[in-house]
Amino acid sequence: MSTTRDEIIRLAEELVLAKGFNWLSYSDISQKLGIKNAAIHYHFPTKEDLGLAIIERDRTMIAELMASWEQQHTDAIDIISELFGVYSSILQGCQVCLIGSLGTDMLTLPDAMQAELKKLVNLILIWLKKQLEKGRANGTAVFEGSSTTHAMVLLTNMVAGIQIARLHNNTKEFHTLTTHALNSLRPKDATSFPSSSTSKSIRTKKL
Amino acid sequence: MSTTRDEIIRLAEELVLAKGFNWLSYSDISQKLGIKNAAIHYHFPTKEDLGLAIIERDRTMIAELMASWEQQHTDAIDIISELFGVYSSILQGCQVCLIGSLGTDMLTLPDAMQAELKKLVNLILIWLKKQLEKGRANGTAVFEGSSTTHAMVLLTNMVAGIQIARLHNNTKEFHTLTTHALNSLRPKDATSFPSSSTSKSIRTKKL
DNA sequence: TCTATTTTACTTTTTAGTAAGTAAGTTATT
DNA sequence: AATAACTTACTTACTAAAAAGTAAAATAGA
Repeated sequence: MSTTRDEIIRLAEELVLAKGFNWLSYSDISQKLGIKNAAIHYHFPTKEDLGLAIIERDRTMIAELMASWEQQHTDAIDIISELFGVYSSILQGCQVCLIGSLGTDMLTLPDAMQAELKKLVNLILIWLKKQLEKGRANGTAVFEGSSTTHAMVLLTNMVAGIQIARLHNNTKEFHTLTTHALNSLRPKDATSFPSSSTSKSIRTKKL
Repeated sequence: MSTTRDEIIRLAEELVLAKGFNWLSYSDISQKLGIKNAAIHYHFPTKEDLGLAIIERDRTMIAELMASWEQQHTDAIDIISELFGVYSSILQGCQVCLIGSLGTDMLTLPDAMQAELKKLVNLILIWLKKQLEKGRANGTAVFEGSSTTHAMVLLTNMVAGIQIARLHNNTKEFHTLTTHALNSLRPKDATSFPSSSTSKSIRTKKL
């Protein structure tokens, strides 16, 4: 139906990822979209409404991607690598992820937005945990400690990795970090459990 | 000398860590300090001046702490653990670290602030790298890959770990994460490879 | 026509920043 | 020692711009 509504959310998210929710203004959006300020208020009476829509959109999109990745891959590293790829392309656009962006401003956000953000974080954490456990079960991932903790490790690598790499204006830094994270998950011996897919050798680009 | 100036920086940093630089306002500070808005402008003509003072203060304090830790410890894990402790106490105050806070808003910051922030990040990264290398040399730390990459791993654990743990209002989550990070650095008892993944030596309860 | 969508024109609040003034203290000159 | 000149550390009282939000009128599509 209303393409304006979708355009508003899309652009608003873009701006939030680039500059943060508190910097985002209705004027920013309306100018770039060639509409009036009040048109945004028609679709999203308050900024909170807009914020909620952004998080929900993000969650929906990520959930869809995750589901499709699970169908395409059996190797845990391949699956997790897809998520890293999403983060990598966000970084290409000189943005950070929604979790990092809103996480910083958390205390200034309305309760409903905080709750939505938690849901997004948990979606990713639980999904990562699941992939790690599946990988451990089918021999495509090796790690020490609990899957919950390791999921946190991977998430923090992404969330802060993207922030620091953007600061350094160095996408390679992020790539090195995620490659390292994946490599430490990789089963070391060639004599490990036979899996459906032959895992690639350790591809250490450059350190 | 001027205690007002120091109080302004101190409180401003507190507010930045809690709510972000763009949310911070002169009124916030002046009200809480019982002074007038213009008094802050006297010490810091522009918000950029204030922002720079905050980062510089942070960098000075961290650098001093780091130097003292290096004198107190020889074990790499003990030294790095001290830095984790600083982050842990920031989390106790329901704050995030300056890197995460300003990192998110990076594109909205004046160039000089971006440059100062980079210096802060590099100070920590280089220090971590140094401790890792010393640890590897004196046998108190074991890790795969380059020290540069591993320093990034530790930093991202801290920066995003504090953000996510605050979101979950769960300091234990941060503690578990950092404990895991330290444990994976710990040299395994000389008896080479344990064949089962259920070997002891992973302590997840207390530092 | 009826309804969804958008604009015009506005309000209120808050923002960073400024100009002018002042009281108290410091320094320099005699 | 006395006083004039100057500095420090503020306050009072403002400005201009931008923020989110609103009410009502106009427009467009079914």
